[in-house]
Amino acid sequence: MSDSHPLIAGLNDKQRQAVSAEDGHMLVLAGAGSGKTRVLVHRIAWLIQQCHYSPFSILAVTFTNKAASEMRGRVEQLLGSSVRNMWIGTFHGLAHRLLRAHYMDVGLPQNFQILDSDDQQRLIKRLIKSMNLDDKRWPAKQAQWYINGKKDEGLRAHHIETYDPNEQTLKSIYEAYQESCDRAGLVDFAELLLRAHELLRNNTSVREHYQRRFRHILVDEFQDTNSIQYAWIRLLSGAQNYVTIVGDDDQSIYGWRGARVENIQQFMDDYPAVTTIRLEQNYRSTGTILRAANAVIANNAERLGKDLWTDGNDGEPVSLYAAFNEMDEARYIVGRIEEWRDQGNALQDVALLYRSNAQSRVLEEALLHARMPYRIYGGLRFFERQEIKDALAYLRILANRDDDAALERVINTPTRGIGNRTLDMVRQTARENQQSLWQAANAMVSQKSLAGRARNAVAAFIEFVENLDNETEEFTLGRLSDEVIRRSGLLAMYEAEKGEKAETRVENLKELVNACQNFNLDENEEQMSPLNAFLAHAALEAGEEQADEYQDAVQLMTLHSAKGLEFPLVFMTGVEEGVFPSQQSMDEPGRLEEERRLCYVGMTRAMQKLVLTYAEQRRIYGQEFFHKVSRFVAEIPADTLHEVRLQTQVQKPSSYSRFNNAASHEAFEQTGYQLGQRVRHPKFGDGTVLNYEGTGPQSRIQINFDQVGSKWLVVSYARLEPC
DNA sequence: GTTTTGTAGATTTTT
DNA sequence: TCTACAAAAC
Repeated sequence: MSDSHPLIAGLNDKQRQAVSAEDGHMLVLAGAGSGKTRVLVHRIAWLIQQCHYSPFSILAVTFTNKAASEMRGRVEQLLGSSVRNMWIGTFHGLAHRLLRAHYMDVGLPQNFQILDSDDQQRLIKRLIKSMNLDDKRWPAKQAQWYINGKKDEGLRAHHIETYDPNEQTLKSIYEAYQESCDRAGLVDFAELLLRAHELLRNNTSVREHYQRRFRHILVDEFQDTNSIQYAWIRLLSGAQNYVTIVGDDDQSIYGWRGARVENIQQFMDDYPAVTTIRLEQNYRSTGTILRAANAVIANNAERLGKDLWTDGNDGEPVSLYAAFNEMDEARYIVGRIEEWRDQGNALQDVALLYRSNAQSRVLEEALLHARMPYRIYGGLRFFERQEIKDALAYLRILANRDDDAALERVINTPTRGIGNRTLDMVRQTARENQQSLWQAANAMVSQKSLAGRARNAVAAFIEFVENLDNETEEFTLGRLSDEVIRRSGLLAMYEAEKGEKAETRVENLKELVNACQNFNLDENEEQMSPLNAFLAHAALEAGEEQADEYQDAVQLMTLHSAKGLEFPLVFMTGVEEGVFPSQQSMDEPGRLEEERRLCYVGMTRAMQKLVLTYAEQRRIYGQEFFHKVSRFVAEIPADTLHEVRLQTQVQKPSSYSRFNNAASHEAFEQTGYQLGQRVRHPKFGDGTVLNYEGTGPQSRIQINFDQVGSKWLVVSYARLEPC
């Protein structure tokens, strides 16, 4: 094969090896910023163009819809032709496709609907109540976690054998939940995977069909696969096809939700003659940033081993700022961003990363104060909004009357006199007769087992749904949704509400009609009804968050959501023991290593400049904490780190000081100490001045010692010296 | 049916 | 400290 082929020109040796490899199983260990997506895309194009595989015979799996659509787009761009018949999508999307195609084989109704995690939680909550369990002792969240965890491991309720009474209860909730879903024709996210797995496992002809079809299977972000996803890939790969997995064990940050890094090792054990290729040349960050990040991740014990390098510049050292408190931290960051902007740089090139969402607030306040536009990732997405879910619930009932989750949601929204008492009676009847709520309600109306007023209300609802269905039979999706939000009274209900929030809700409902109008069926969805396809789309691709993407704004997000992105200037905030690494992960070595990988992910987001910040004092949930600087900072080589100590006097926030007037401040200064100053104590060692109380020789001073934590000392007794 | 009051609980997230 | 959600009062 010639090196001059356009598909491998401009690639480095390793990338070229991966792209042009002979048929076989392959593991690509792709470090951060090593051109992983590029390799994947070129590999697919190579297989099609050079090896003459039909797009039809290729399966590419990703974790997010965004990654999937980007990959398809880039492959098409490279080939200059459409690859519509190539299967490329998320695990869930592909599983869904299998289930739609083989719904009879897996015992699902043709119009089955997808339950998102919000729907799932509501359903579980209701079930717990109906089982007469104490919902304080059995929180729906916990049960949901349990059920999904089991499904991710490939376990049905009947597979679980337990003598732990606690788990027995959870198991019984699992059973009841599954029964309820099956009756209503509902499939949750984990169920998509589990059922598709069972389909392939139990049905030889279906399995062999797909094994014959997919000659090449490529899986992205393999370190994030869980047990069922791995088992899935195993089933799809037979004697005549080849699996390529791409991933980075150092970027595995989703172990807490069932991802198994071990799957990479497992892959090497399970598949014969795996070619391993390491992509270690980094095209993103400066040499200094890479050196710092490499040093941090080197502290993890279980690694496949990889060292990033670059032939680019060293760049500036990593900055470390020790803030006085979280407000000071935010102020410092805003100051640095102003500097950056004044040098003619764009705000959208700046990312503020934090460990937990709660940390964003102080940062937001500071940005707001400085009139600096910002954008937060990780909010509610379009199809997750309350008003949208209400409207979708009506559509779901039109598609499938037995969808209990949808019925519960809207039977009394807007209010139509079907209160909790009535609903409870319907629920009970449904349970007793093993029916759906809709069936039970119908039966109760005709048998007159409901009292007058309630019966009228329920009958009116049933009639409303049936009429709506009859009269909209021929409607397009757009007209149907418009009709639904009007005739259901949803639109009027939100229009009657006051406030900005209600206004956006009305707008969102109209936007939904818009989305319905513009919705086009994919080729593979042609056998589905447009309504079912749209509902599946809404559940599987919750849509973009609402934000003005075009405005030049600072980007705020958690470290987790930063994965896969890159920014010229990155701030990692709250780099403190107890915050990052988080308190909960500190006593378990495995979880601590995951935090370290998260740190590695954060650092490797930075292209030119990386700034770490921490606060000596931080208020969390109304409590003051004196955290030490994160252990990860100590793992960064000193020569790559530049420590910015407090140079100027910080304006002390009034809420922290009992004597915050200028005079007392001045008096304090005369003691010879400054807030934020570093001092040395003969017994306690080094620390930072945090606060003071009183004036004169009896004044006390608060110091956060590196070794022993925060202490109040009387200035005249404490033998402090500056250091 | 709506407003008020009380209380638990508060990493990380995609599908 | 704040928020969300559920029970209690109106």
